[in-house]
Amino acid sequence: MKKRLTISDIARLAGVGTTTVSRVLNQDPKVKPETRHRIEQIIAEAGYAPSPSARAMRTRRQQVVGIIVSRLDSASEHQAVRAMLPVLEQAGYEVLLMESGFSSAKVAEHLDWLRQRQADGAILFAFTGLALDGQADWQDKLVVMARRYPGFSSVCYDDKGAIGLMLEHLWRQGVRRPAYVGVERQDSTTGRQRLEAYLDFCQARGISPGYRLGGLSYHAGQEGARLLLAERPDTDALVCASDTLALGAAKHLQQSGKALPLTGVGNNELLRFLFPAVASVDLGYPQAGTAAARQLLAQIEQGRAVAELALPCRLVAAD
Amino acid sequence: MKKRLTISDIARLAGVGTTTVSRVLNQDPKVKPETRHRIEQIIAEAGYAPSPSARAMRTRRQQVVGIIVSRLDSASEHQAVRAMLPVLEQAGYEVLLMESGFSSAKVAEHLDWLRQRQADGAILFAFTGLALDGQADWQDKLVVMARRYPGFSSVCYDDKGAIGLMLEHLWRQGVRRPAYVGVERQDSTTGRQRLEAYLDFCQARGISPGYRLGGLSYHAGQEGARLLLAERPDTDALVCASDTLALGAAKHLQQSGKALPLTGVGNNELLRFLFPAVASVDLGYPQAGTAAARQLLAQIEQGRAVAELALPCRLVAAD
DNA sequence: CTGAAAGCGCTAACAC
DNA sequence: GTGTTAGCGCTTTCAG
Repeated sequence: MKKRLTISDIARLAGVGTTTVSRVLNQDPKVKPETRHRIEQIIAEAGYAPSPSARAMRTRRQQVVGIIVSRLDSASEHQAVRAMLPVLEQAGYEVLLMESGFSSAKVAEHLDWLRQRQADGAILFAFTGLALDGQADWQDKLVVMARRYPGFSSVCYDDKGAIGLMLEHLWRQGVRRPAYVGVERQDSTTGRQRLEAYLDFCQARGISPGYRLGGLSYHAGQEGARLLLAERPDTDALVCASDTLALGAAKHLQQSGKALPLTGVGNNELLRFLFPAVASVDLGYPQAGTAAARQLLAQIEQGRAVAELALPCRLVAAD
Repeated sequence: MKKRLTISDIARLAGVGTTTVSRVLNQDPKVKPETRHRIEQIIAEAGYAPSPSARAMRTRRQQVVGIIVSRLDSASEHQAVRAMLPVLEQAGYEVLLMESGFSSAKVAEHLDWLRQRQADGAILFAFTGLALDGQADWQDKLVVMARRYPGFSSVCYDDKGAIGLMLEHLWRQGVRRPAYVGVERQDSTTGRQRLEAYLDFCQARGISPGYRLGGLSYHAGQEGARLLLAERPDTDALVCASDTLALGAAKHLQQSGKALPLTGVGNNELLRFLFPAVASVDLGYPQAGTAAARQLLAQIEQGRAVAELALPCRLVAAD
């Protein structure tokens, strides 16, 4: 168990001062290429790596960012996170993943913690009821996903567009009485916006709307589908606000032996396997992740201004 | 934006030396209770928090542990991780979550990275083909999940017991010709061990076995069920090595209109919703997570010896 | 019980 | 271009 090498060990080995080694480490151009090369060689051979703590202590930049997801096992957020990781790590950041469990308090707790650790920035997946009061000091170093918060950067999905896309798709297939299984309006994106898109479409086409709002669970989807079909028997397609709901609705259709076109949003893998006939919309999670990570880096490294980004969605037709 | 407080600010505020404040911070008993109380008061009021980097630099203990999961969105691993987090954080550790994607190379990369950051320990979710060569220096500070590795601590599930439990359960219900949908033998746990449990049971009861091995996917489950029922028509129950396979098998049964008792392993939420008739086994993921986290802490803080833990499983009967 | 002082490994002025 | 030096905020001997 040999002790860890330090910058002065390298300096001694290379016959230079520690400053020069430090300059090489930090890509400072003020080093003769020849010297630099030799030092890099020695660093590699010795397997030396600078101590992050010492560096952080000196520079007051921790090279740490947090990512606060609602749930670690959320398929959609996971897709976005997977896209964020490489760009953040590439830039030399350590990333701390944390889970909010849809709790504003937990978010505040995590944010406080990150502040204490002097983290350089964070990406936060928003959810219904998330409040960002008293977090004004995060304005320059936080990117919020899925919802807009005035003063903060955000990356949003095209909620209205997604439902519009589905409805157009069904319309082209001859559907004239689509019903909608959605989420309560308190939820501004999956809830209100997607519902509005449905209502707008009905209005534009002169259709009388029929919908049910509930939670965001398999059960809610099943129940919504059941009620809707009972009270509106001439419904000729079921549009769901999300793939989770669609999974529940699919179960109801199957159980009751009805065969209607069914659609979701989210491009969920399991839904595609179990019910390949269900069409879905890809909201572009990986792209959103990349965009968010880049935006965060630009803000904390180059002081770029807060920005609200929006991403396009894409239809994933049924088999 | 006032500058961060340091230990000497607190010392000055309290009219003591920095040493005393440090002692309070570190729960050193050599402080008069009265003084300690006053200092704690001041720390709380000032909202002071010691700098982790400075502390780490001085003590060479980073208070950081890594958790390497195979996939962040794996439902089972997620359950274990959720149980680990609180115990690790309680103990003052920062936890870094990373994803291996079932790649040994990626694991080595993460482990190297953690070593460089001088992380205090790690928990690693094992998978088929995982090699831990050249990681001998991790022996005292690594806990491996789901598989045993000589020289390392591990926490394992009761793979054989789980299948045994299911088979006994079915037997009691009159099943006499259960077939088995499993995973290839290269996979030592979900693959070989669970298969062995099936074969042992058949031998003990004098049943002629019938099984199919494949990958660990919905499709594999579906295909396995199809082939098995085709070649062994008198099969009166389908035992699957995992809930993922069971999901696929359930789909096949449904499509082909057959109704057989079906069982999985993993207590998967979606499976329970979509196919409530399917019985499953709870392997005790949260308990495993807690046990692993505790074992790791004991090893790195008290130098406790490497240990191989095993967890009991529990039947989750069908509705 | 408490404090003064010496660093931990690194970077950033400032000299050369 | 390169070296010297002074700390960053904390813990830890070693003296009181």
